Amino acid sequence: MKTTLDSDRDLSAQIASAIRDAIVSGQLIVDERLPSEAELADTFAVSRPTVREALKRLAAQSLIRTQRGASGGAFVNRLSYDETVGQQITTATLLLSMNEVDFETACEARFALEKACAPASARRRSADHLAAMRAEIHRQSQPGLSDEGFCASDVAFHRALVEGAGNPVLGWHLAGAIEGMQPLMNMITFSARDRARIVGLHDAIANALEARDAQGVQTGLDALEHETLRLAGQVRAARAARRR
Amino acid sequence: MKTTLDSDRDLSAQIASAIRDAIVSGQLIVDERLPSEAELADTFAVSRPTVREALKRLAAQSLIRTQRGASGGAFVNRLSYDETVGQQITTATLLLSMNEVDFETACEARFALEKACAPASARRRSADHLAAMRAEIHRQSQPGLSDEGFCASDVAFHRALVEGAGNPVLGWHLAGAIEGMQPLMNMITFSARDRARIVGLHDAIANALEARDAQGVQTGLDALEHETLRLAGQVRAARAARRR
DNA sequence: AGATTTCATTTGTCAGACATTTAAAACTCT
DNA sequence: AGAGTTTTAAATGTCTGACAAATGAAATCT
Repeated sequence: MKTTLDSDRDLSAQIASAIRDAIVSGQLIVDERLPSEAELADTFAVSRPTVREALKRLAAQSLIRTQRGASGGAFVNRLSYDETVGQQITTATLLLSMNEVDFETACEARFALEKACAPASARRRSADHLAAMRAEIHRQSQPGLSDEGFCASDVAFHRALVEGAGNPVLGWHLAGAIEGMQPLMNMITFSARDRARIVGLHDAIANALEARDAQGVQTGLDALEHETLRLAGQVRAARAARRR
Repeated sequence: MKTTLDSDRDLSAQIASAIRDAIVSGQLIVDERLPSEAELADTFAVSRPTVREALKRLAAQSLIRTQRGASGGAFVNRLSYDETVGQQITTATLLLSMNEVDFETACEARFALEKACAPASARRRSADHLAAMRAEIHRQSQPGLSDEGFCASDVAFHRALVEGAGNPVLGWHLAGAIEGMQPLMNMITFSARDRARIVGLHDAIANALEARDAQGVQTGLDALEHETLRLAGQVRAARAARRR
């Protein structure tokens, strides 16, 4: 873990890097206790506040957790999917919103990744996953549902599809792809006819999944991608017209 | 950005959350300057070190950057793909290594996602991407190459395939999936015959990509996945035999 | 006017102190 | 001796105050 400090870069950043490397390379294993802040300050020859800033950087990435009191300290954290998926979504969301990614690019990525789940989900989806999807379809058919509610249900539907693949790694990657798109999706206002069309496609996908028909699921997702792009195009056209 | 502080959770964590929410929700826009540390300490009624710890948490996620000097301060950072892909890889790597994900699960996810890139890559790959892949194939054929070198070249090959899709969002998601697998791949020792087989499959994939044959690329990736699983099975069998 | 110096602002770092939490050790009473 | 209580020590969380270093802007000088 020891490295020479450059003194030109931020000390806390360098110390965080050194400890992070030790964790990634396996020199520090899960649940192992790091030296106390005072000891770290000694070994790196810096003050305790500087060490603390470094530790907070690591805590922000969920790499460590801290515990107060005797026999407390900083411990290497076992990264969990649930813990990291939030950061994943935050990052994905900001990447899309800050970099002016055109809707087509984001949409292509999102559906391409989701289609990648189709074969595994068709093979392994349980009755529960199917029921969850049917429930969301039912919610989406309610006339009084708000646009945000419709989008949230849409996300839940697709999350259920992905969960059906029974692969936590796949689920983790997809969470960012699907939820990160939500702000972009929220810019769309869905007419009753649009909603009916989408619900119909969701139904077709659920049916294909029930029949364990991977190809059918992918076809449904293709149609859904096409429909989404069409709606986005309408929004853009309306906006251009208003500007004129 | 103002919120009531609970005083039971870490103050710096709460302050970081408040600022993070302000960024995600768009109240703070890219390149906007945050109040100085002293001002933040005032508004949140905490000391400057506490504010600094909060800011370091945000810096660890690349949400802000800081600059010293007059008219310096903390600025909302425009998240770039290059900046965040490193964190993405670190997280993905640790998730796999810390959670004892079985090789099959990780492998399935990785190849499923990569297959998702095949259609776009077949359509849009440039001559440069193809040349990069050919170059890596050539490197992989060198007899003197070390196992790590072989793995690194393998990663570069697949990265080129993904980049060929010309979709930065897709590329960002795939980077974690592919590079995160590297530690698991490094546990495999490749015999000369194994390498020849893999290089042959790489060649087939490159040929399919040259012919813009998406189905051929997917078939090649399927075969590569099968081959990878076979090699991993050998390693596991050898390990079980040694333990006996 | 242009170059130089000074200055104010802001982050980076340090030292020392106190508060709070927590588990283990010491102690007391039955 | 054993169970419950109190004390204590170690660790993080927070605060105060200070100085160093960087940096842009204002003031000054040629």
